[in-house]
Amino acid sequence: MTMTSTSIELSDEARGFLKAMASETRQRIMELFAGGIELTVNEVAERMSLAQSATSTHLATLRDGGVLSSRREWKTVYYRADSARIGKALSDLQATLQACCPPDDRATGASCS
Amino acid sequence: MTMTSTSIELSDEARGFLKAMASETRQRIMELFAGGIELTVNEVAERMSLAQSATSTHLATLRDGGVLSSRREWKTVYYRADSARIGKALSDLQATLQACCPPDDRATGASCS
DNA sequence: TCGTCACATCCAGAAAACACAATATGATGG
DNA sequence: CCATCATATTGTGTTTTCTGGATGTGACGA
Repeated sequence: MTMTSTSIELSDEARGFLKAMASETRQRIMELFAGGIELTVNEVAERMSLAQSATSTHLATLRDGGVLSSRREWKTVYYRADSARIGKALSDLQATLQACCPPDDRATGASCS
Repeated sequence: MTMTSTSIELSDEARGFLKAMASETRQRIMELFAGGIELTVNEVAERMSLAQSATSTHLATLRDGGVLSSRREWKTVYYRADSARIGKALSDLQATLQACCPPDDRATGASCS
């Protein structure tokens, strides 16, 4: 079995995810995508009371961070949650932090650095 | 069974965690705490080549975000990873995102909003 | 070809985060 | 009481992020 050697350092996926989800505005944007629905830029802009340009930027940030994926259909672009990449980022985060910090407690001596 | 009604909104724990871990500097600080070790403010400042004041602020942010806990022993304050709260934040994140975005795929119709 | 639609990008200005030096706090030792 | 140690807080300048208006792009419809 290839160990993948769970590193102390966060994976790029995890870093991108954290950066994308750190903004409260983007967290609320993500709530709009509940249920796996697809939304266009203008729909998000309207529901968030945000300018179209700001919305486009936020959605791009979320896509770059692996939280959303986009699909273009003629004129309009549909965004939706990218559950596969979200899951990957979360499990990376979990694995790294658990490797880093004792899964159980009281200094088991299992240093990993 | 009490459903705890996994909400679409992120819990405060999850929000705090995201905010605290969004900074690349703080991500690298966390690597220093690998293995559950305890570190003082000055130790972190030295290893990170950061000013004492900046370090103190970062550690406070991490503590407020539930990522670190602190213990005062006379003059010095020892910080270390708070694995319990980290685990809580991560499982909250996971639960919310999975409730939000289909764990499997293709619009199961299981809307949750 | 011209106008429009949906989105992306560019360009300010406003707001927030970051870093350092300096100062404050709070407890200990002489 | 004074000096010191470890940390917290304040003040200031710098860099980054956020936002809206304006403009650019590509594809359609008349």
